Amino acid sequence: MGRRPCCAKVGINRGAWSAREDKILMDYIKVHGEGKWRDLPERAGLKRCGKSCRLRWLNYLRPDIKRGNISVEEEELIVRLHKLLGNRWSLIAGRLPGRTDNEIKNYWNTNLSKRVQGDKINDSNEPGLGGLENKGRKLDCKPGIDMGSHQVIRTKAVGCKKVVVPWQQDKQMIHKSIDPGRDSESPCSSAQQEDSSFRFLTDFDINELLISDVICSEGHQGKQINEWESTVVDGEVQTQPDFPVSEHGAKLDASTNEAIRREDWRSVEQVWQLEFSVLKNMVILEEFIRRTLEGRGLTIRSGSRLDYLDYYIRIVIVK
DNA sequence: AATCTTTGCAACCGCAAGACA
DNA sequence: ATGTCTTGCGGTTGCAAAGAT
Repeated sequence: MGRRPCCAKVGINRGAWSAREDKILMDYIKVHGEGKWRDLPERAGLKRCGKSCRLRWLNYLRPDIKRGNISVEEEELIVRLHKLLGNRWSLIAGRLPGRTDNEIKNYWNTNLSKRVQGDKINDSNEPGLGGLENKGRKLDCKPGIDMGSHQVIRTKAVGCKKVVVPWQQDKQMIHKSIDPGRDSESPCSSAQQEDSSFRFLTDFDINELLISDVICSEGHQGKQINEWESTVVDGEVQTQPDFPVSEHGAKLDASTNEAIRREDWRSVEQVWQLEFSVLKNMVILEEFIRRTLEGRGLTIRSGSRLDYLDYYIRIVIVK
């Protein structure tokens, strides 16, 4: 049995939406809510494909859509996120409230891709200048960064199998198994596995972050590393004022420390959550981890999580 | 002013993943 | 285990507006 087509194809309006169609769609969704796109056109009295209705709503009619030009700040964010994620427009859009993936994709294709490409050429010709100015705007990156040939993070979220430990880069890459089904110490219990919020990435290589963004984050390293020197004391994790942690996971109260002592990983699952915005400091983090663990008999378990609006590296120090 | 070319953006299409029966 | 449905994603297309000749 074949698959039912998404719409009848005959007698269906195509092309630009009229104001009347927009109103019908908005009124219908206002009353009935989003979803059931296939049946929506018939119920709403629209001669449109359900897919078309969905697209029109998501990209144009939604009340939280932000209108107007992309700001310089948004543009810089798009460039940075594209550098890390590639053409993952929905992920990028998730970091720009009110902007749609389609809008960002179009903006990239019509404005930024050419500019970034131009920058790349200029960089190779005039490495000292950077050549990042075009159309009167300057992108926020340091000269000499190859914005076109970097690796991007493939962000497919799957089960928790292994992680790449970053500080072993110069020796031999170690893939530590933290398979929740076999490793009782794992911070990913089987119960957590059932919760989609505990999906980890297997193909997420932290080393991929140690590229241009890190180079952009100058002026941090020496100072902050010293400030983190005593972050682990007697096997207990202490927070430091300037440690770049999420507000959700920074505070470690007595019960959390006790849970770490008991190796009760379900209770300490949020020891550190380093949000994506601070991952540019991964070089610092790498150094921090290395110093922290050296000579203390500690191991580290880490994973990274991806949601559309919530990226972070999760790290649990294990005594 | 007329015609051609380029640009920008909305919309479309095919595919894939996850949910569900 | 399998097939279908729903939803979402990313690449591509079509067209109107703007610019160039």
